[in-house]
Amino acid sequence: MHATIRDVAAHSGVSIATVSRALNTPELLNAETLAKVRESIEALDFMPSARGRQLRGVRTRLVGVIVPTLANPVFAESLQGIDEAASASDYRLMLMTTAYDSARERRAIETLREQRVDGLIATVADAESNPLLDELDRIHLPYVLAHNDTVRRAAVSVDNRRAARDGVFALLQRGHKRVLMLAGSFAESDRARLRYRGYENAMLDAGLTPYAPLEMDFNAEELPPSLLAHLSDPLRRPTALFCSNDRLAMIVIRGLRHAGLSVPGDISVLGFDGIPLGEWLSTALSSVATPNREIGRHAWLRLAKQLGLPGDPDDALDPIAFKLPHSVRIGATIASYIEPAARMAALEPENPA
Amino acid sequence: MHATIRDVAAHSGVSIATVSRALNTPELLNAETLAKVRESIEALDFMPSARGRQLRGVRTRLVGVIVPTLANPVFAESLQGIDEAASASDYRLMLMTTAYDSARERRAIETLREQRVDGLIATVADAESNPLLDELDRIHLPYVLAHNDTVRRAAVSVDNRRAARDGVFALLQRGHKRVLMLAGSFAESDRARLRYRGYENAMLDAGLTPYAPLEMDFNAEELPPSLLAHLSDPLRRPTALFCSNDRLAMIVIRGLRHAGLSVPGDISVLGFDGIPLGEWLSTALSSVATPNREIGRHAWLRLAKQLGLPGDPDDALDPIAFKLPHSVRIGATIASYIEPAARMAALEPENPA
DNA sequence: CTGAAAGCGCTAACAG
DNA sequence: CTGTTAGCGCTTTCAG
Repeated sequence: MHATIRDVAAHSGVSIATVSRALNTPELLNAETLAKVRESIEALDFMPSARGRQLRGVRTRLVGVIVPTLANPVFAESLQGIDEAASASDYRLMLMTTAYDSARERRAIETLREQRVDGLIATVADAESNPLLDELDRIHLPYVLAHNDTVRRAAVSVDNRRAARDGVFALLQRGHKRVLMLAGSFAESDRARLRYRGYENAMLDAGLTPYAPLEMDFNAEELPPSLLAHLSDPLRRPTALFCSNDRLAMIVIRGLRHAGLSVPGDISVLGFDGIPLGEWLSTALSSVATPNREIGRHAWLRLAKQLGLPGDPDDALDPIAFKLPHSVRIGATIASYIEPAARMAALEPENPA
Repeated sequence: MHATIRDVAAHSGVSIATVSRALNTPELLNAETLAKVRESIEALDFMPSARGRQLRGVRTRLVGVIVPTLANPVFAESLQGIDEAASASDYRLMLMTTAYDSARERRAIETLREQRVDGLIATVADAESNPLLDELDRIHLPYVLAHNDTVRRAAVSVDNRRAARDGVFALLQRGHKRVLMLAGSFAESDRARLRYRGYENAMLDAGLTPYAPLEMDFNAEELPPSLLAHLSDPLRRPTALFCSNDRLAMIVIRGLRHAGLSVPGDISVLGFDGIPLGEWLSTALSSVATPNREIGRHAWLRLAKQLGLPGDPDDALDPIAFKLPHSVRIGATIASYIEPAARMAALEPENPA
């Protein structure tokens, strides 16, 4: 099948050691010998096998990457960040997806261990009490979690609670008082739970009573009755909705408009994730933006440090968990709240400046 | 570092051959021996090394995947499709991105060859005359192109020309005659060129004169002057725009609205790619949808066939290039063209039913 | 049913 | 400067 180092040696009439040196330390070779060997390499289409090589050394220069899905742009971006950073250190990625399924997480880790990856970057369903991760600790396989928001393990994420709190605060600052939080499924992600806590914090800090979170189906065409019920009374309905992610926010905006409500005229909407497409909507989506690519990049940097790679000297401090800054992106889906009375007045024909 | 088969053998007092059998052909072992060995495996956290194993056999059960970027949802979806299908056959993915750069393409292929991947799935900048691919042919490394639309090599894609033609035809069917095509950059992709040819075909078939394509910057905040010039005269401007991809379409819609034009009231817009988010816009994006996940899946299936894997018996035929069906998704960004006269009439106060 | 031993492709002493 | 040789972790005859 493939030419081996032995074939090249035979072809050029030298020993395999010389061929190996031609590959790894060409400066140690006689120019003529080197040329001769290189010719044979060309002629035979020889390409040294990383397998054979890695069998000796400890390092494989392979990183395992485990993400739930690539359908979510958040993870695609993050993977992009990992890829860019790891490539720069001449590391290769081995990708596995899990669909948030713990059986698949287990298989992914097994596979990656068999492949002798030097380390792992993973986004898991449950970061806190996770036997799989405990096992990684036990066998000393370096890993870094990405997006998982925990202090118990090496992780890179935003501070989801604070990010959500800041986002909701931006709504409250604009005069909103009745802010409702919508979430996909809390079961799926610890992150959604942390975001709800952030929402609670912001409401309580402002002396307001948080609503219970409203879980809704991600793929529904229509807004769920539970939400519609909330919206029926124009004078008491929420004036702003905080959605636990951008996809949900887009679905909700569409549903609200179908229901005859204007965004942000009648109701403001804030998402979470800051997916790039959101900015390109005709009504730019307001969102708590997370630096996904940076999360990926930093996950790699932390792993690289665990692996003892050179690395930038400027990332000195090394807390176990690593929080990257989020930002609240105010687009066009948020308006300041106007008291109904003032709103009426504004509609009067002659309104004094 | 890691426990090896020898450690396990020593720990359980058997030979390494027996441990190997415990792993691969447990049915050949005495139950007690097997149990003993398994205990040792547990105790030592032993995980067989794919490297050692693959050194002997020919197959690595590794596929290399080369895509330009994951920032484009088209490729993220396609990768998802490859991943799902390859995982099902117990193959692992090794991912490399190239940013459409041919030097990176070269390095990616080298790396993957060194890793002894059994085959390659790639999306390249230039599929027709590509020395890298010629070399793959020469060394008999099985590969399948994904998204590249060529008949010269094994490829899975939609028929970009026909897909574009069908999309434009849908516009013409709705009465549009002045249809302009917008593209990101033709240099970047052979696909964009094929789409323009499809646009030309549709126009010529309808007895209309195609406009020259208008290339525009992808990241601009504002519409380019060249486009604005086209839009200045309400009576002669294009009534529909065909954008070579969805991202462009979203940017354009936003720009049009900023410029005071209504979509689809004043002007219709059609995109290409059918990214899922497009359907969730408040004005659902019309688009020529390509089955990206399926493209990934079929790319794997074709590769699997080249690799001699069992595979579904129902994909009998085997043309080199493989075209998957596209579909024209009519959203809310397309309206039927109304003659200016009729339009005036419709605005009259008393309009007979 | 189990063990001994050869060998997969390569690197790294160690000699020469 | 170059060749010889001993493994790296595993599978696979071939004997027993």
